[in-house]
Amino acid sequence: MTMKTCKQANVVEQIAKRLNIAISTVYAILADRKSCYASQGLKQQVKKLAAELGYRPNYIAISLKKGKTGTIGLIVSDMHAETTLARLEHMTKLARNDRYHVFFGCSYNNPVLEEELLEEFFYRRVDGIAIAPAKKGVENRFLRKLVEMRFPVMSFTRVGNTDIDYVSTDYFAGGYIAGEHLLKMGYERLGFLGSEIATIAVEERFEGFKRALVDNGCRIDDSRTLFVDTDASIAIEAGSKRLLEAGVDAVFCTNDRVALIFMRKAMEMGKKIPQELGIIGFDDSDIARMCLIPLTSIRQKIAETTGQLYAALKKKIQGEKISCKLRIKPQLIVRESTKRR
Amino acid sequence: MTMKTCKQANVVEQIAKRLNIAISTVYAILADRKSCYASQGLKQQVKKLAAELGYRPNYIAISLKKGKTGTIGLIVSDMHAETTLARLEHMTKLARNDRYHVFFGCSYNNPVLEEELLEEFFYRRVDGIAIAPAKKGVENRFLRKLVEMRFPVMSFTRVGNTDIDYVSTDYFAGGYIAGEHLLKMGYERLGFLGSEIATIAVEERFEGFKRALVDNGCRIDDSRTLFVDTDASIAIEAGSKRLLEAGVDAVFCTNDRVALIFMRKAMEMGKKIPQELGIIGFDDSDIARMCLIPLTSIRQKIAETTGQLYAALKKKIQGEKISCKLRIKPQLIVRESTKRR
DNA sequence: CTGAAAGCGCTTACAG
DNA sequence: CTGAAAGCGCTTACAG
Repeated sequence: MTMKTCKQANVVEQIAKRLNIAISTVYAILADRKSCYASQGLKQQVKKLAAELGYRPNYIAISLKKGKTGTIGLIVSDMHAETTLARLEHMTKLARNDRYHVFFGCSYNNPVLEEELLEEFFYRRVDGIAIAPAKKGVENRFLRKLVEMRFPVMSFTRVGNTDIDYVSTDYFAGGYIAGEHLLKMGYERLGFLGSEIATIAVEERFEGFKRALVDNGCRIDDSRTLFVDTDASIAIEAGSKRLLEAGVDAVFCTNDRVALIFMRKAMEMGKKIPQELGIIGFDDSDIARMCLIPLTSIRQKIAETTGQLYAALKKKIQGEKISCKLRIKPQLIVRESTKRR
Repeated sequence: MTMKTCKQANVVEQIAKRLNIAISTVYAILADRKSCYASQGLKQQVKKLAAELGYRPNYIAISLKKGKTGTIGLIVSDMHAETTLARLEHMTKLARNDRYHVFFGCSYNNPVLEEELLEEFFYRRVDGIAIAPAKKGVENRFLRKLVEMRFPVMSFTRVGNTDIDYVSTDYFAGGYIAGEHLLKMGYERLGFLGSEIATIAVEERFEGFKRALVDNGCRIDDSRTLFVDTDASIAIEAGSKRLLEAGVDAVFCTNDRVALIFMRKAMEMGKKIPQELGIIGFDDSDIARMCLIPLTSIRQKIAETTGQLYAALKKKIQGEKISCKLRIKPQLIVRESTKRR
């Protein structure tokens, strides 16, 4: 095949002219249309020429005609979240299997940016959107609009006051599992250290955690509950100190990074882990395995959630009128940091 | 604005009809064309109606007409490479600033998949492609073709026998810096532990490392050089053992993950780090800071490389006939694992 | 100063 | 059984 320039305009026209047939006949042959009754010879000639000229249908023209772009928008809320890379990877793979491609965007937990991205993707005519919503609080009106107009959208978490479909990790269950585990290990003065308070996923972890305590006849002391409103390590360190001074003997941290900062601070203050202090994280990231004292953590089943989410999104794109609210339980990974017994 | 369905067809036609003017006039007004001399009143009416009907130009139609899609394809070679997330993040941000959006794909170092992705992106009419090439060895014919036809492509590393433009980390310099540092710290029996041999980026690290030794009157013993042909930790562990048995007192590992596996093995075998054994990694990833003994590493300047790469790609897209082969020196980050002195 | 027309590259009925 | 025509939603010359 010869392609001299970036333009490959009129290839079909050229073929039609050379073979002295109509353009639409060329298209019919190239598309292997059943209702095309051209002779085998002609068909072969057309196909040969097309191959020689390096013909490929113009995807944009097809998109315009069909009203489908074969494109999915993926919006994440945080580049450095443990889940981001995995979700991106699985979405890309699954989509590509069905000849979709994915546009990528990150809202950085900024609702304004999130709304802009949503609009941009929508007006670029993506066929569907998968979104990990930004912090709650500010309502995303455009997201709601998309849901109302039944545009194919799926979320990785539920969204407060919107009837959006989702396939989410069951964060409540995650928190519950964490609380239960710490109690089983014999810890008594349990604490909670959270960042990114405004996130539903974090809120649910906390609720599940509290429930586990209540179900086991304990309750969490307010002085042992701390939500840091930022991701800055300094703030998390300061929070860690306050929790330790409040006399916790075990802490559930919203994610592994927070857990590690807490662990460092605790060791600095002379705490023995796991004997005097238990620590459990969330996400089961690389650092959980690699850090000073291997960290007990809660692992989200990203492959499964993303797979289910994609499946539902695909159905919606294909016009099925489904509704899908799914929660998938995460998994406890026990390591050194909580092995008191 | 009211948008009842996903379709918003004929909005312009509706406006034209209601106001009893020509469709092209509506377009002219909506596009604020200078050569449009409609009355202010009419202009306002049109714009008001458009806003009410929630009109947005169809990006696909514009793409088809203009022959530009406002789209960039990003192909990475390894989802778990330390560079991937950062490159994606910077590309997405930079592109969005210029109203581009990015399609994402990963070749998993598979040349066949890489070629497919390249073709898919090309035939989806992306305006340009940024690629982190897969392992060398198999030549990517389509990539070469793109380069030859002057399609806008930029690579994150140079590519063996192709005249492709790139903005790359200077891996040779990285290797050199690593070797020099270990020597300065007083280590003498230096070794090299590599994975992903077939990659240019790894090869260059090794060459730079060797050069540093030669320049300082040493040389590397073959028994202390090991290329593991896989990413499997078992293989890397086995390799680590062999290197240690060969009597190395310092090792340069191709990346931090390899370095950590090596570190674990060394500690298991009773080596004192950094007194008896120095370890230096590459990438300066999170785990380098968080691990048992903080790891000395070489940090790539991803923001800078991606920025320069994007700038060049943009120029190409805009039709400038530039050529751009750039290498950016990485940076030594000294931590505990090499502090012998 | 406006608006009818051609065209971007396809697909899909629909005449002949 | 083929091919001319209309149309997807825009833009860009070019008549009037």
